[in-house]
Amino acid sequence: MPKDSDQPLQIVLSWNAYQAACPTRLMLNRIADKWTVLVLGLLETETKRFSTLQRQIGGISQKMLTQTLRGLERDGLIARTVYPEVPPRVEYAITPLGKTLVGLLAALRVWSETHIEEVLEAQNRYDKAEQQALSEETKGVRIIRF
Amino acid sequence: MPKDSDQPLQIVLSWNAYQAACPTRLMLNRIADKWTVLVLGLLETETKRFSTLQRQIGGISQKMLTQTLRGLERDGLIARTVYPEVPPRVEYAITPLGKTLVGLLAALRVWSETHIEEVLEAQNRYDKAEQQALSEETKGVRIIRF
DNA sequence: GGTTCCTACTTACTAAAAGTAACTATTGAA
DNA sequence: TTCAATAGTTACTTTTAGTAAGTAGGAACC
Repeated sequence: MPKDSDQPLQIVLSWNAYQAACPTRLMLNRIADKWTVLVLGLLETETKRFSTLQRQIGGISQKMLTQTLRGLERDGLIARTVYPEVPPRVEYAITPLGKTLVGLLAALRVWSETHIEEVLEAQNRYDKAEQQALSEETKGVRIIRF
Repeated sequence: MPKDSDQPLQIVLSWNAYQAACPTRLMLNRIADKWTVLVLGLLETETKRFSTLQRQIGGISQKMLTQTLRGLERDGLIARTVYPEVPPRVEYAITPLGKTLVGLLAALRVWSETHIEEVLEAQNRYDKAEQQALSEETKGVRIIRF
């Protein structure tokens, strides 16, 4: 049963992401994140350097990679090791906690890759219908959505 | 094998979220979203009205709920049905495509709820270490991260 | 017959986050 | 002396999220 260390006596029966103040809400925000999914996916099997990660994740900027890695480190999902060499070498490794999550995130990636065509078709249908509704409207027909 | 309907001849061997231009990247952004996780979780078993969803998701604004629902409808993950009554009634139902995703998202929610304490402890450790590093710095000790 | 209530939204505005591009530090090698 | 390499920062712009108030069409109340 979770406890709360803040001042006012507050008994938390269980964590629930549907509660606005619940810290799991913030957590969802962090783990359900595009860059997190991609970074953790790469660290699943082996430790990697900053530059390697950046090369393997198409289109991530240094700033966003740094930010994502810092967040994951803070949450205890990855570990950062600095080798004081020149040029510098920094290695990122997944932690045991991170390993409990990486499978779920990989499943999301796979879902995206396997269902993307269905989704794109749905988007086309939706956009076409919306377009038609708009052109009807310009012809003087008033469309009410509810 | 996926095909691309855009003008320049382009052969896509397979979708890959690590490619910057891949549409699965956008998809990850959509499904890996706090509100999406919570909304789809509620629609898993039964259709719900707008106001019911808003009541059950603590802290979501009308604007964000509308936005999330529109996105999910466009992607073909939920279906919107309007009953032209007064006061208006609009029902949201999960689609077969949505059902293939909802389990994965529920797993994320459960992960957050079961591992949140471990994460909070890791954050405390990280923040304490950072605080110490900062106070050392003000004492005149230069800290170099790499 | 004016006011209030109901639902499911919009719209205008502000704050926060994401993205872009250029800059930094260190030092070994050309 | 300038360049290259790594792993970042920093300043700035754009996009997105969040807040709060307004809208529409009646139905019921006073």
